[in-house]
Amino acid sequence: METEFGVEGSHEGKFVEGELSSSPFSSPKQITNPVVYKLVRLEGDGRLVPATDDEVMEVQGLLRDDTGEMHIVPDTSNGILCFSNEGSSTGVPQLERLEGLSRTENTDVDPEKSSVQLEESVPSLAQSLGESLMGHVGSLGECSNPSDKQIGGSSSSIFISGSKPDFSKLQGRICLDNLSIKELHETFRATFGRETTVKDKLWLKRRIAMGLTNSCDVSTTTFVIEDNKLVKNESSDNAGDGYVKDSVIGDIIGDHESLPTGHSSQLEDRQTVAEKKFRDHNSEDGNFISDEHAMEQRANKRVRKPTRRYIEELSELESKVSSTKLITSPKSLGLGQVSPQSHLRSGISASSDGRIVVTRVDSLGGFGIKVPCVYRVRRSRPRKNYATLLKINSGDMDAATSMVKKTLGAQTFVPEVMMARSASEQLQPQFLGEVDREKQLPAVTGSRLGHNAVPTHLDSSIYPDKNVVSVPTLKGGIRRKHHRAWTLSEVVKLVDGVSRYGAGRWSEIKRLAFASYSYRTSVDLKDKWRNLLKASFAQTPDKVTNTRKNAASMPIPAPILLRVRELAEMQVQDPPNHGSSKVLGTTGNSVNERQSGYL
DNA sequence: TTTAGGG
DNA sequence: CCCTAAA
Repeated sequence: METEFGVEGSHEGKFVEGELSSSPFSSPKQITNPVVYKLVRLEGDGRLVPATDDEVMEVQGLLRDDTGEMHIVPDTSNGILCFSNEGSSTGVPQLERLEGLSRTENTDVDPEKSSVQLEESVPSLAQSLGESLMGHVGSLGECSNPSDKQIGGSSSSIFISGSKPDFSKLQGRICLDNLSIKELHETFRATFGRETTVKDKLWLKRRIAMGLTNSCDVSTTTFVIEDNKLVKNESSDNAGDGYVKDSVIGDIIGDHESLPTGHSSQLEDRQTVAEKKFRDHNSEDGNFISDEHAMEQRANKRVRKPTRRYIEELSELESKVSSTKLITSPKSLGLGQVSPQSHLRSGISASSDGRIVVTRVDSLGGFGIKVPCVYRVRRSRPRKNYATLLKINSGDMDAATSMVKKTLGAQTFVPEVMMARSASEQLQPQFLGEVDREKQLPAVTGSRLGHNAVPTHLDSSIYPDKNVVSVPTLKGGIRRKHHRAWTLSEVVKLVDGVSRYGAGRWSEIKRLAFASYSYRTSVDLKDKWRNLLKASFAQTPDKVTNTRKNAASMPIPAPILLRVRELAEMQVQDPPNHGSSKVLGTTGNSVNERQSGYL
């Protein structure tokens, strides 16, 4: 049985979801006092039961805090976790770790491994539940109403609900109909562990009834609850047939949004899922009045997600900034809003589908926003019309910069779950870059680099991280030039790949020999090979004539070029016989002679 | 999607 | 390196 965790924060009886869930919609607030959580597990049948000691301990372990800013003290006697973050500079607890928590121990150890484990271990049911959970808790997923999702089955979930309910309010038979608003409020608090300011009696009663019965199916008109069951006087609820017990949990956790303009106090009015679900399915009765309506209005107002592109760009910028080399590019300095300081922290966690997601918290526009980021990965080919998107941008503004600026300006960011590929693949180039950089020189013999009239910084392409430049196009558009100088080892790999798989099998070579170089496409390989060919044939005929035109751009050792030429001749003579086999004749011998002779 | 070739 | 036919 798998377990998913959710968190609902309560601070002194009030919601503090802004801090606790790291919602992108919430402005960061300082937590100065310890926050107490109660862990509860959601049973498959919808009951909430206190977490066991082991579960508490487990959650504590999962919430381990790297920064030392949070102190998590378990009270194993009754499923309580106490958080305190004294000294935290951000006020945003590291609850991001809750994303994708499962019983996998090494959530943050080996990304690939745990990815697999998660993939395997999360059953579909728990997964769909987890999606809504993590979507809210982690502020990563869609905030859409998962009303079409179902829960049930056997998956159990652990929640941290910040309730210290006065259960005495809930003893015995409860007749909600007889209660005053105030009493209803108390009962509400006892039931949900939080306060409400909603004054609509019917609303309160329904919500409480739902809470106490763990069911959405409370569309009765009288509310008498006994033994966690609704005593129905009139079962007028065929309306209940329309909806299953939907993902109450997921929404309980975090179906909230504090819009940038929102007042934090309003957050208290946020409905729990059950509430919302209920309302959604009963809106026709028109019993929900202004208060609720207003809330719904707010809830419906959503901000747009940042595009993948945005996230990638941001990540690239950040990787520049945070790289140890600290190449102080004027471009990155021009970023303004995305200053290095805005980077608060980052971490790797698992998304609902078991993939590893790198997240970090950025204070964009003054809000604590967790932005999933992918370090220099491009999952597919570059967007073709990317240039047109940046048309507006001024001449010397870096494409990424302008993108970020525009995005920020429009306040259009909502995180989007990002899947990263194997982390090793992403990181490797950087490490390899370190190794290769020693001999790194522009290796493009026939390169026409200079003719673009892009000033010096283009020539500094020796530094791979600075190679993202935009080049004005003839038509006035902006073309992105992703120049990454070929290193010697890359060239060798390429030559090797060609000799092994044959020229033309670029995808094969890319896949097999260049698996770790995510930034070299098969087309790149082909182009490079073409250049190598040109170079080799230009050079070999007479060795001395080739008094290097420019030493900087001709780093390819002669032996390699020779080998290129041989390979080229080989390919020409015995290409993988397409149709009828041709007379091979003497070619084989000559090849062997050359091979032995030159190498 | 991949290859090949032009720009 | 980009773009685009063509396969």
